[in-house]
Amino acid sequence: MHSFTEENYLKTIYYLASRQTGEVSTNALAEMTATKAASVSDMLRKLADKQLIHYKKYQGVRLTEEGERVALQIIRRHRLWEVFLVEKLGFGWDAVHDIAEELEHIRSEELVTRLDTYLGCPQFDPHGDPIPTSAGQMPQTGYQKLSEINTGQRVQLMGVLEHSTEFLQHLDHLDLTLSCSVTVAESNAFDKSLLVQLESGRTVFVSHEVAKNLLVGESQ
Amino acid sequence: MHSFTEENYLKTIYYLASRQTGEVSTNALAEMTATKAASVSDMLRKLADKQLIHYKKYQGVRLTEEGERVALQIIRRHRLWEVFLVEKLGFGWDAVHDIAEELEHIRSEELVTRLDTYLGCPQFDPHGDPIPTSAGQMPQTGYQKLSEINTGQRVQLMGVLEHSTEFLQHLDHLDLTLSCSVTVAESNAFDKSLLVQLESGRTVFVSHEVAKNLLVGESQ
DNA sequence: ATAAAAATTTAGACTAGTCTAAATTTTTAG
DNA sequence: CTAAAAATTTAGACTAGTCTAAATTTTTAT
Repeated sequence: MHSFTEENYLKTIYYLASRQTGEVSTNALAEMTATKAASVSDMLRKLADKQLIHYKKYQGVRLTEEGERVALQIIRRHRLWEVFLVEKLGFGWDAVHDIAEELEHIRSEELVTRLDTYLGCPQFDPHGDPIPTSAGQMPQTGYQKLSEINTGQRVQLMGVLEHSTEFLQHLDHLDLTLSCSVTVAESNAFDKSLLVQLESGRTVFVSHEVAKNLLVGESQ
Repeated sequence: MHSFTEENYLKTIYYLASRQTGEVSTNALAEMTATKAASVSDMLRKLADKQLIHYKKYQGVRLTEEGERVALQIIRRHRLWEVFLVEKLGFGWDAVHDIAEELEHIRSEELVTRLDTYLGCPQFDPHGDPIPTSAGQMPQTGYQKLSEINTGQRVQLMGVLEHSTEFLQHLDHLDLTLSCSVTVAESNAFDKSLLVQLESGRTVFVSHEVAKNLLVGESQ
């Protein structure tokens, strides 16, 4: 088996690789894992020895097939536990990340299988992130960022790209909940901020920073 | 907070102290935690520095009030998770110990509170062990060992003192399930084995080794 | 094209928790 | 009561993961 720490590195490499092209850099990993570049270098050598990553010194890293398999397993566990925490225990979607971060490392295949069944084999977690299949596939979603939607278009809020408590509470505050329909009423050319209309008719102001982190799909 | 390892030592000290009088020995701890006496000595010094145990060299240990508080918290979590695994996920009572051993270290007060509520504030875990209260009290049960029951007496199976998969599967095999009523039909003076009658009328042979590990209460 | 800046790796050290082997203390048996 | 046995602690070493500081490689800007 892999250590808690190794699992976290693999998960983080997967995450960073998914939002860019090419190899993941040592510095990016250091920042995400809140460690120093020197520590990351050490760990990359270890992961490469175990054939979990492709690594050439100074050239960044990329997961091997096995590394990706492990990463997706951890992400699957994380997202299933988040569903449990929100759906069954009644936690808010802004309060589950850190707890799931611990639960994802519990070592039991059987536990994951039973949890999945118990939750009704959910496809998405409480933040709209797709849950990797037990076979190790990451379901693809064709969502766009709200920041890329034209004025006048009506879309449905399907996910978020930022999972911090602060961001999610801000969305709660704006009444922007997952699967709600919104229409882009106005777009401000200067700061790219948006005015969006909710189903209730109420309009809310959405900064570009926020809009960049909202994923939307075709309405209904 | 306390480390995973510290929590395990405190839990183990509590466990050993509860089945004996006086201080817990270094060797006993080494055996229970599957480490060596030298490692235990090191850790005891650390726990004593943190005021979690009373420790005089060569004289064994005893939990401080704070140490007992922490131990009971871990035991509470362990037992609540066991209820979850059996009641909600459908695990057998013989398969949950090791998983709960990991889940008990998840750090979130809120999680424990919500889990407890979700499970209906259970008083006992799937093995009949009482669940410590959120206030840190271990409920007392007046159970006796089946090995101490007189011939002819009818009692109800309330708990087990041994939690290994093998032992629990043996009980399943004998049809001895928690809360079933049994009557001690015969007691063998030579090896202290018992013949007990189940509600179905069927009688099963129970060795002294097994009877010592079964807790029973007044019938019905 | 090359020097400065930025990124990365190496070297050496630290902590938590473990180990073996040796030293010390306590217990026990005669 | 004392010598041997048993239990415990100390000493010194190891691993995983981290750190700082220094060295090296790559990138960038002129």
